Amino acid sequence: MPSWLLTQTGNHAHRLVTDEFASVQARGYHYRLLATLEEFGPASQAALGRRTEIHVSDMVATVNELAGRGLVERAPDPADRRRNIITLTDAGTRQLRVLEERLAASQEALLAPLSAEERQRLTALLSTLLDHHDRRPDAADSPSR
Amino acid sequence: MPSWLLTQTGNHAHRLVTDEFASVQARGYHYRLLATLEEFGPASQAALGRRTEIHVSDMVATVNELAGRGLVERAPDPADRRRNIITLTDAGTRQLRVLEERLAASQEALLAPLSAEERQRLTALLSTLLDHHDRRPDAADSPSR
DNA sequence: CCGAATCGTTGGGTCCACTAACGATTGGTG
DNA sequence: CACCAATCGTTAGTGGACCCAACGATTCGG
Repeated sequence: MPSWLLTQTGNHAHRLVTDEFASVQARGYHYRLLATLEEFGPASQAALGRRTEIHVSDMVATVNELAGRGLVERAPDPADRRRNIITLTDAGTRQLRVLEERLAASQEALLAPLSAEERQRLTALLSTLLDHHDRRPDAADSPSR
Repeated sequence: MPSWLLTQTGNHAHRLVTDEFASVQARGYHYRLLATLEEFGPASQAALGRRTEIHVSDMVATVNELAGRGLVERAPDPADRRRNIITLTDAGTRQLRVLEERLAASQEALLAPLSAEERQRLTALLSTLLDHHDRRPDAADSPSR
């Protein structure tokens, strides 16, 4: 029963990652947000929500937490006063490096029993699945715009 | 980043399964418990907790829910009055059949983009991972007993 | 100009995993 | 036998990740 296997291994993966992150008082959302900020640069919360797939209402809390620790800065956008522009600080960048280390560590722990080749195959298969399910939400012919 | 892929696909899998189960007012724990009862027969809650890896405190709620709907029976063990013996009822067996159907359906949805061969490979890889991580909790040389 | 859309925010709710504490019962050891 | 340790079931509460509905403020398009 593959979906059982998937949810279970997904669970293990999740636990490993979560534990590693917890050891530096972080959680998944923090990493996702910091990483996205570094990759794409400052952006509004809504834009970040779309890119990270973090729900906009959770984004509020996440930004609160990170801003409270000085890892990001939240500033109103002068060009559009509805928006807050979130910027990665230097401390945020340093924290991101730490989280990346942790992530790599849990990766290693997770995939320990697999050869390099097997890891690649697994990654490829999972990518296929993800691609498929990420595309699905869009219907083909919506007359929007 | 494989652990990202795993948690994400695990997520999709989880959502698909959860939604299917929800359509018959069930959730993962219900299926796990019912399936385990059918496979191993009646058992105490603690024993079921060990087999299903459902935390003993969640087991209480799960059994409450299932017993409330007549899908299992909870009876005190005459041989050990600390224990409750949980038994699968006929209605429980029927419900299990329904859940199995739902599970198969979400399975199909999940693995749609994969060929039969690929599915097998994925299953094999995930099994390897699960095996490894299920074994780990035990140390090798504990001098107990 | 006015209605529609977007943005941030608040406050909820679900599922799954887990922790801490407790009374009741049982078993083993001194 | 008495007593302590372990087990069983239960209650109550935590936390992460995901998601929904509604609101005021602002901006945009016709």
